[in-house]
Amino acid sequence: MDTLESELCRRNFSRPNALRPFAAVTSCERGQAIYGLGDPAGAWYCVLSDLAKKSAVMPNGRRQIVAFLLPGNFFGMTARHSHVMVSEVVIDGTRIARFPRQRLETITDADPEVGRLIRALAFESISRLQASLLILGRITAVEKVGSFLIEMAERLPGGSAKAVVLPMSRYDIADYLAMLVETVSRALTDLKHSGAISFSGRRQIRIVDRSALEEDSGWMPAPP
Amino acid sequence: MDTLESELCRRNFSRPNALRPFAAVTSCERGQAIYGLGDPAGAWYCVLSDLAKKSAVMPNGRRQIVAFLLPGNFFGMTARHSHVMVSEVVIDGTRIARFPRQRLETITDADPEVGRLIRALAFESISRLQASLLILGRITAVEKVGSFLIEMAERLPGGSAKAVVLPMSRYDIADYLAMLVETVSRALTDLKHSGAISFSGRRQIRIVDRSALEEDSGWMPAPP
DNA sequence: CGTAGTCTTGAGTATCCTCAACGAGGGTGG
DNA sequence: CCACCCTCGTTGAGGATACTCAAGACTACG
Repeated sequence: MDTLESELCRRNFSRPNALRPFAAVTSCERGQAIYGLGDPAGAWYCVLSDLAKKSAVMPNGRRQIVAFLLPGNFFGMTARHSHVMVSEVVIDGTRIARFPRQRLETITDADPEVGRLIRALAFESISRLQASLLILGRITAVEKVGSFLIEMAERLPGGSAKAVVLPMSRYDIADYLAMLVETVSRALTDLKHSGAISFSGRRQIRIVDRSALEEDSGWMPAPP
Repeated sequence: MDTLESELCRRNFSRPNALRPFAAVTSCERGQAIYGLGDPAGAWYCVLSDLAKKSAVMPNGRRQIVAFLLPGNFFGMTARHSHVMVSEVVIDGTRIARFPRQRLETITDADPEVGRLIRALAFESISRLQASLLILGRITAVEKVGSFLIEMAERLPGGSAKAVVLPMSRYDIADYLAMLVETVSRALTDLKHSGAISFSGRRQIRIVDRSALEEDSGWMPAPP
């Protein structure tokens, strides 16, 4: 599914007539906020490299990550006037493209092609959120972490490769899966011991036995 | 947030020039499938009355409900050619409007107003999915069920009223919240005993102490 | 009135969260 | 260059929570 989005991203940025001229590209440092709670929703964004995350902060103080944003992913689109979520950069040097909403709306009204593009981007966003829901809907810790690894293997550049380099910390994974860091860690070592994966470094994971991993994860409706 | 969508729905169906002429309205019986796994994604839909649900069936056999679809909610929009999810009607007599995708796309290209509408609908869909993610991200059973009740109180017609008539079974709630029926039931009685809610029937719930309920739910970023 | 589906409650077990400690890696500053 | 600090990551022991299995009440419907 990301392949489509990546393609769209490539298309936009390779064609002279598309969204390219409206993009303001910034290189951001780790932890930098792209937009914060209550900020006016005046622009859309696209991750060009590395990683960003969108999260909600509960009154508890607990932080729930709603989406990991990879290269080619668009975000910040909303019907509201102000943001309810927070988006921040996870990796130093992550490049973000910013599209002023007004101008984009204007263009869209004039060019049906761009309209189709925007709709496709929104639908992709929906797909990703639904996938996240299915992952969070898993019961056990191993199932959650396992399906998370599979999702990342699919989404990360070099799609479905056996080697996965996780760009985020265990803490971020925990905030995404709604569990504790300790539980994430334990689930990963469980998966290692069961022979489904192996480590080549703390964040570099090799999927040794994909079908075993899918088995452990109670895997989901097939992506065609 | 649903208010917007409802308004859009009302707008569409009250104005002669909008999507109305393309809608084929059907009255469905409980359990009837609107579309199934692998069906070609050839149309968009809108719930006009009562309730439908969109769910994924895991290889386990376990069923995960991704969204409850209330009057005014659009669904079936996807970038794919075929559906990965299943949508079915929950209540006898639920009325569903069906919009052929092709025609809608054609109209959209011609009329920017309709394009804006479609985008707004997609964004609403994104909002609802994000809200679902935040609910599933809760830790304890009482938190999940509590925030579910609040969401329903907001979304159900008669918005934010103290009396909530749940249109779905405990089983459906369990499939939505990714927990067991027994646990849902226990959480509800816990909330009753704590004085946050009271029952006027198995499915009719009165929110006695809203702030207590929000407290129990570890409530979320405020809807403006 | 009987049956099927829904809903609740109980007892026991597995799982995950809480609290705590420790090791590894990456900067910084002496 | 090494000591130090900080974040990250892992592991352990104990307790709270939700799942498993089981049974019983309530409702709706034929």
